[in-house]
Amino acid sequence: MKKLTAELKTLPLFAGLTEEEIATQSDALRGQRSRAERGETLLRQGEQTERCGILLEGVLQGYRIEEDGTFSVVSTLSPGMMFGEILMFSDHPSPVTLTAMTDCRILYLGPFDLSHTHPRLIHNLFALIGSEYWALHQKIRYCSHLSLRKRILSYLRDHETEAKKPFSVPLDRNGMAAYLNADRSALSRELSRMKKEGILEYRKNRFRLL
Amino acid sequence: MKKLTAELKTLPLFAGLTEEEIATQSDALRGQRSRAERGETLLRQGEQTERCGILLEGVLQGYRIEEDGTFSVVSTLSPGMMFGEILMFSDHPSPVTLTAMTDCRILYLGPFDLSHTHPRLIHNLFALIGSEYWALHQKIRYCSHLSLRKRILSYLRDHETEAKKPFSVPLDRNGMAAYLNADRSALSRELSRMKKEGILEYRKNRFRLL
DNA sequence: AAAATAATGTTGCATCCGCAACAAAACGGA
DNA sequence: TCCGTTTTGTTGCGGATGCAACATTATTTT
Repeated sequence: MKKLTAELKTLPLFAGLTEEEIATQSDALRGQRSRAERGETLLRQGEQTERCGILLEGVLQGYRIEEDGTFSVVSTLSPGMMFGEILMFSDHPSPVTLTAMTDCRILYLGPFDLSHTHPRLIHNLFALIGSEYWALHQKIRYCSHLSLRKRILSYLRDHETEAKKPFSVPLDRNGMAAYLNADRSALSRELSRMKKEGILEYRKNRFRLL
Repeated sequence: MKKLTAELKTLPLFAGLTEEEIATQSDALRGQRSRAERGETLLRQGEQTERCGILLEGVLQGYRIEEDGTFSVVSTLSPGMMFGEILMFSDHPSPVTLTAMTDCRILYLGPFDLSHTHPRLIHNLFALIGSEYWALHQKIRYCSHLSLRKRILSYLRDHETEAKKPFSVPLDRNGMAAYLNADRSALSRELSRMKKEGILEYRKNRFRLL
């Protein structure tokens, strides 16, 4: 058990809990480890769920497909982040489909019995929801710009760690276009224009702003 | 006290609690009633907060202004809905500015001590967050359409209560344009085109889809 | 009621960008 | 290495739509 909780200790959800408490809690929450292969779908838009998952390893992507085929990327999850934690207590169906972009390891938790859940864990849960909420707002921020160039720039600037240093983004062109609500070829065109104008450099998903 | 809790009983946050419990809880949470005049700002983007508010009466609007002046409407709150409940446990600053569109009455709660908060109330809190999250996804859904007409239609269809019946939307043209990420005049133009084509009828914020 | 203010509609213009189709490059597996 | 597949880039075209400027209609104020 010690071995199992070792990894959990580093998760934001269990921050501030002792190993003892982590063991008890993850037990009470029916913690269950699972794997997913690249391409596998973990949650489909429209579905409901009573449990949530913590991504231990790998990358997940949340996206939507509208009736008319519109494809839109909504979120990218990296290790430590959760999914389903908001749906769990709500009767809303999932607004997104979650798919593994790489092989993944996941810890499922739930259903939750709040009266036996450690207050600190609940606090952490809220904080994690806050982060997810924040991430959603990022997308909204980027997309609020009417011109594609501005959408791109606001997106890239947020991923820049340090001025003029190269950085990478978690999406390929297709994903980036779907995330920024743009046509892929239009995105490519605008990027190469900006490169020509000396505003940035890039190669694949690695960028540098000048 | 009975008189005060009477109104609270109907709030989603307190659903499933006895009046007794509501009184205790809202007391422990330092419940505090407040008023806001039309135009007043309750929360500014970038601010943090340790308490949340429940809108008892009136209408609030959440919007952002980017550095470059881009104005974007994000949410519209009607009575019973909350604000700040996600920020409260997170160290993220508020992504939006909240302004009263009409005179409002508000109940402020917090800071929260989770170890003394009724599990059912926590559950309700999660459920309310779920709704807010869902609302955000609506906007993302609408805006995922690349053509303005599709954005308009998906927005209107979601507000239609019954097929071919008239309905109203909570935003004026300016707000609607800012919500759907479009230029106001372009929105007006597209609406009148659709009217000409017999797709819909409208007058002010009252619409009918045909 | 008149005047001021705000909300909505209209229109011309320029250009951004969706769309389709193809080219080139990168990648992965046999 | 070679081939098939995927990803990315390029380009022409035309319509959609941002933008500015003004007209028209509501709404509020005095």
